[in-house]
Amino acid sequence: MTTEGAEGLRDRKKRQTRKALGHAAVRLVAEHGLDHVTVEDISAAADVSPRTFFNYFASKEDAVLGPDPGAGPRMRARVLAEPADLSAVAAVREALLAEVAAELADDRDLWLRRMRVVQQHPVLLAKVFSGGEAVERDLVAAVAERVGLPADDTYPLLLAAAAGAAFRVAVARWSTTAAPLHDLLAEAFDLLGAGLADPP
Amino acid sequence: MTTEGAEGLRDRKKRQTRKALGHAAVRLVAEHGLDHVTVEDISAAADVSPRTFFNYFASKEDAVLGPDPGAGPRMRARVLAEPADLSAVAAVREALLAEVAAELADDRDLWLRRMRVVQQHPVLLAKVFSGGEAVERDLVAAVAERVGLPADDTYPLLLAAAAGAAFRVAVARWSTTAAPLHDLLAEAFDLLGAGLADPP
DNA sequence: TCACAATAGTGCAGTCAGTGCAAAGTTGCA
DNA sequence: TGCAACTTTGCACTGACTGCACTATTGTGA
Repeated sequence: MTTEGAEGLRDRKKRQTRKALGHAAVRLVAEHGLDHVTVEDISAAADVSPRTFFNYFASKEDAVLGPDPGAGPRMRARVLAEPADLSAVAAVREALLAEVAAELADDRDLWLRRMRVVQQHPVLLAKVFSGGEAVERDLVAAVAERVGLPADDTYPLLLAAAAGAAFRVAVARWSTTAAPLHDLLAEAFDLLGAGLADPP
Repeated sequence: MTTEGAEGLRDRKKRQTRKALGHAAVRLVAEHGLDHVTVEDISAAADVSPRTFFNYFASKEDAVLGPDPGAGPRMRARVLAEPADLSAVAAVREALLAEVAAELADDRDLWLRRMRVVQQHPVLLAKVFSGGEAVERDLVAAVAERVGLPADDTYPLLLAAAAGAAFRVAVARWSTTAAPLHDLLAEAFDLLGAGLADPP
C-alpha cells in the first residue's frame, strides 16, 4: 500500500502503529471474544498507550473492522476506468471483482479472520454496513458520472446499494463455503443482471 | 407477553413506558443533537430512572431508532401470503409496499422525524442497517420457502439484501423529495426487475 | 550541525454508557 | 388478604471515550 515513493519515517511509523493496533484487535477478539477484550488490552499488545489507541481509532469496533479510507476512491477510479461500451452494472461488476482480487492478494488471512469475528459478534455487522456505506457514496458518484445522471437519481443510488448487497452476500457465503470469493461474487452479479428472476 | 385480546395493566404500562422513552429520545435528539442528550435526560423526560431505561433499550441509539421486533415476522407472513403465481421478486415487492403503507399510516410523523435525525447523525446509519439486517433474516427465510431453496443459497440471500437496498434508497429519496414513498419504492423495484439495465 | 517547528505519544482527570445485584414497589391471582 | 411474579429503582463498578497539558520524536532550514 505504498502510495508515493518517498514516505518519511514518521508516516511509516504511523502506518505501522495503525496496523499493529488493528491486527492486535482482530487477534485478541478472535481469541477471547469482543467484550472480554478491552482497549487497554489491545493497546498493550500493540505497545502503545490506551490514549494513543484513540488517536487512531474512534472505537474498539473500528479497530477490528478497520475502515479503509482508500476503498471508496479506489472503487470510483476503477469504475470510471472500465471500457465505455460496458453497461454500468457490468462496469461495477468488473471493478468490484478486480478490487476484491487485489485486496485478497494483499491480506487474505486478515480478511478471513475478520469475517469469522463478525459472524461471532453480530454487533459488528453495524460497522460492516456503515463501512460499506462510505464506499457506496463514491460508487454512487462514479455510476452517476458514467451514465450521465445526477447523483441523487434513483438509478445510481440503487445500483451502488445493490452492488453492496451483492458484495455482502458473496462474502457471507464465502466464509461458510469453500468456493472462491470471485465466483460467488460473479454469481450474485449474474442474478442481479437477470433481474432476480426466479431460479429454475 | 399476552398478545391475545385481554392485555393486563402490567403489559399496557410496559408498552407505555417503552413508547415514552422512544418518543422522548427522538424528540430530545432532534432538538439538541445526539451527543448533547444523555440517557439521564431521556429517562427524566419519560419519568423513569436511568436504570429502567436500560431495561427497555440496550443503548441510546436503540431508543432513537426503536428496533421493531415485529417487522421481521410480519414481512415473512406477508411474503408467504402473496399469490403463488407471483414471482419471488414481485411477491417481495408487494409485501414491502403493503408493509410500508401500514407503517406509515400508523405513525407518519415519528418516521419522518427519525429520518431527519438519522440524516443529521450518520452514526445512526449503522443502527438503521443492522435493524434492517434483522428483518432481512426473516425475509431470506420467506423467500427460500417460496422458491424451494435452502436458506443459505445465494438467491434468497441476494433477493432479501437487494430488497433492503431498494428500501433504503427509497426512504433516503423520500426524505429529500416530495414524491410519495410508495412510488419511489415501486420505481426502485422496477429497476431491480429490469436487471439494473442502463437507463435511457 | 544545530536550533526550531510540527507532529506523535502519553498521563491525568473527568463524563457518561452500560451491567449485576439486591432491595423496594406493583400487579396478578387464589 | 396474602403470596407469587414481575417491574422499578438505587448503588457500585467497569470500561469507553474526550480534552488538556506535557514530553518525545521527527522534519527542516539556516
